[in-house]
Amino acid sequence: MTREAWIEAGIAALVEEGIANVKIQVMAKALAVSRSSFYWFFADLQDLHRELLDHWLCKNTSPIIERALRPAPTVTKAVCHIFECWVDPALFDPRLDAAVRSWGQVDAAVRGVVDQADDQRVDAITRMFLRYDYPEAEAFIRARILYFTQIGHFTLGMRDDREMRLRLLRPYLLGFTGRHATDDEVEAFETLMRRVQPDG
Amino acid sequence: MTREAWIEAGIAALVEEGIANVKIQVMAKALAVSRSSFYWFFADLQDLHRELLDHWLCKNTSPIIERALRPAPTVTKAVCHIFECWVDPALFDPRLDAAVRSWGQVDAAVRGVVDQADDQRVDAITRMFLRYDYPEAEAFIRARILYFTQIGHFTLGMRDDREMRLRLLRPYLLGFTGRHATDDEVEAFETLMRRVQPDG
DNA sequence: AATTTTCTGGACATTAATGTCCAGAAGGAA
DNA sequence: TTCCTTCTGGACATTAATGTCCAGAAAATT
Repeated sequence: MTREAWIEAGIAALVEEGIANVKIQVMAKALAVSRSSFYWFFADLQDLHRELLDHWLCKNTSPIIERALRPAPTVTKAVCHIFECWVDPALFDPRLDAAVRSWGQVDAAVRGVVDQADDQRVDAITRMFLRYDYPEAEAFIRARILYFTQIGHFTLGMRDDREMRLRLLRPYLLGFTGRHATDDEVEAFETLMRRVQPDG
Repeated sequence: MTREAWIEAGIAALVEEGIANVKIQVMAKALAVSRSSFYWFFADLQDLHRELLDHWLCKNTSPIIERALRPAPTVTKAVCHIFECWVDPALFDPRLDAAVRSWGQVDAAVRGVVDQADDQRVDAITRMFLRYDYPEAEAFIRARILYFTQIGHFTLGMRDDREMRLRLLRPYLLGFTGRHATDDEVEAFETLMRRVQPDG
């Protein structure tokens, strides 16, 4: 047993059962180990909770911000860069995001951390739109629409298949930016999707 | 004590603490009554859970669909009709919606009900766009963007004040429909907001 | 090989919750 | 008034969870 193994079990429980069901006794049974082991690595449940929130913060926010800052010749291409996060499980875990958000509804401290992360994400996307000369108010609202739509997408647990997503790519890009994407932008994204989601 | 009083207490607990913390013992203490009373009105916790889900279904989905169907001279005006739900607490309770969604992440049966309600809502909004001659694919994507943005908004717990919301109205309408709203549409909505949110 | 560190299991105490049973209060109907 | 229906409180049994303590196994270090 390691601290990391317990954290992993905690994340799995958080995603599948919600924070209220992240229970030492249950995880111990699943890991086929006694509860005492837990108390060797952690002071108490709260200690694990801190670790879970930390894991989420590291894993889920930085990739979005990094991709929002990435230079691109057109705004549609720049949005495609952000879209990478939504299709590549290595960059962003939607179920974890949703689970942490649910947790935030119940725990004020968690809520604070989530809010801060959201602000950072929207801010990075706003700056992305600003680079393509949208007026400030419009850039902000478009950033919100783009980000909120995506959060809504995950909150609603949408699980469109790859074909569906590819069909929706152009209209989404048009809706978000107000401009038409070029064929090679769409094709490049298609290629990327086939690479990160081999099974569709 | 009445069945209704217990249901109300259950809704309050659901919204504030999440489904896992809707506990008979806790509600009984809050209501200053013994647990036995609960078991007179309900068979068990599950019985109350059914009632909570039912309450949500009745209260939160019909107003959206009704307003999506309402005739309007322009698409921007039609979207304003839907917006009424997001600003009038009598029509839609965002925190309840979020709480039920969180519940759905943990309980497959609830998840099924929520998914069905979401489908109905998006479908009604799609038909709204179709009435203003958007091509089918575009109508569908615009419905999604509009609805998902709103769900994202609530999921993120955004609490913009009235001034902020009024400032964002025009750009949101433009982003969602691709068309400019008229002054009197915006003014009409402003009037409505002042009526339903007297305190800002 | 001896010793120290690291970790595990089992026993214990405690708390919070569920659900059942029943005596009986309180109020309306006969 | 008496009786019946509706509801409440208290006692009980049970379960699931937390956290503490400690003996000792197992592995690493000396």
